[in-house]
Amino acid sequence: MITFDGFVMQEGSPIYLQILMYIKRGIIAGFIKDGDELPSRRVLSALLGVNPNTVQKAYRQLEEEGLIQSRAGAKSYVAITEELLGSIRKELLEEDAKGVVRSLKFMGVSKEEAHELINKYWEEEFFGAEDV
Amino acid sequence: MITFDGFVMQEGSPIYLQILMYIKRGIIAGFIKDGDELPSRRVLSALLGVNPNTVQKAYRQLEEEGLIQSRAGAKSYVAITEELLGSIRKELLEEDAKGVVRSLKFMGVSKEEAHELINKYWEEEFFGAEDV
DNA sequence: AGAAGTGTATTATGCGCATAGTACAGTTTG
DNA sequence: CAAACTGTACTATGCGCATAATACACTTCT
Repeated sequence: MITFDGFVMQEGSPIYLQILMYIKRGIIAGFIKDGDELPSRRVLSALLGVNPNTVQKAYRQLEEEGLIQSRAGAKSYVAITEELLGSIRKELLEEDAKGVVRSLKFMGVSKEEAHELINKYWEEEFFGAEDV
Repeated sequence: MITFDGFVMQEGSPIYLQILMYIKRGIIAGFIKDGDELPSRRVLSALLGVNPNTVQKAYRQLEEEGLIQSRAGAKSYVAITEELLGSIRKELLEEDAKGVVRSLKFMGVSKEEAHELINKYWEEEFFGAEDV
């Protein structure tokens, strides 16, 4: 059963996308593995304090992307191949890196200062073991 | 008169925020300066192909943050102090850097690989001199 | 003064996101 | 079998974003 210990609710981004990305990144990080059992729509919605339909929307899209598997009446499971994992990892890392590079270059930041910024925040930045 | 040559429309983010951030980052980059004349709501909305109310929403928030100045009937101008510019620059760089660090660390990427990613995309990434 | 442009405000419509509530069929388990 | 849980589907409401269409008062310029 995969957990949502490190999940922190952001504002400004759709909740169903946050849930989707949490699972995607969890798979990439390795703490969510192929075959792992997912919490049911009702359980997870209660855990996160959101509507079951919102969780369903995230799960549905994950299934459309081939990352999880659902059968009517039974529990849902992570179902992902090594090949798909690799392509998704590459896609997400590229998306993040390109985004910050685009933004920093646009603001006239040098490559050297960009590296300094990464170093500066690498140590002091946590990723939310707050609640839930 | 400030231009919108490098403006590229993203999907998934509110348009009024994209306009707001373009101007903010332009001020930080230095190609938008204190005293510069802003295009009118009607002109810019026609230029970007969006609704005048959407531009107004961006301009209104910029004024609330103390970056531009508007008088009913007259044109709007950039109005920003060196002090405010510095704090905004720091704020935006921190936001971008923290965001990518948080994301990469969560996915189990090492600091070394993070720097490699920055280097990889620093050269090949442009920031949209497409249209408009 | 008069025309043109500008900032500002209002009402109405449509769409996506999120909510609440309900319902039904399939599975798992005791 | 029967209860409990699960996935799935549907209707309805509210909010934010974006749109269209006006309207009015103020300024700038000829």
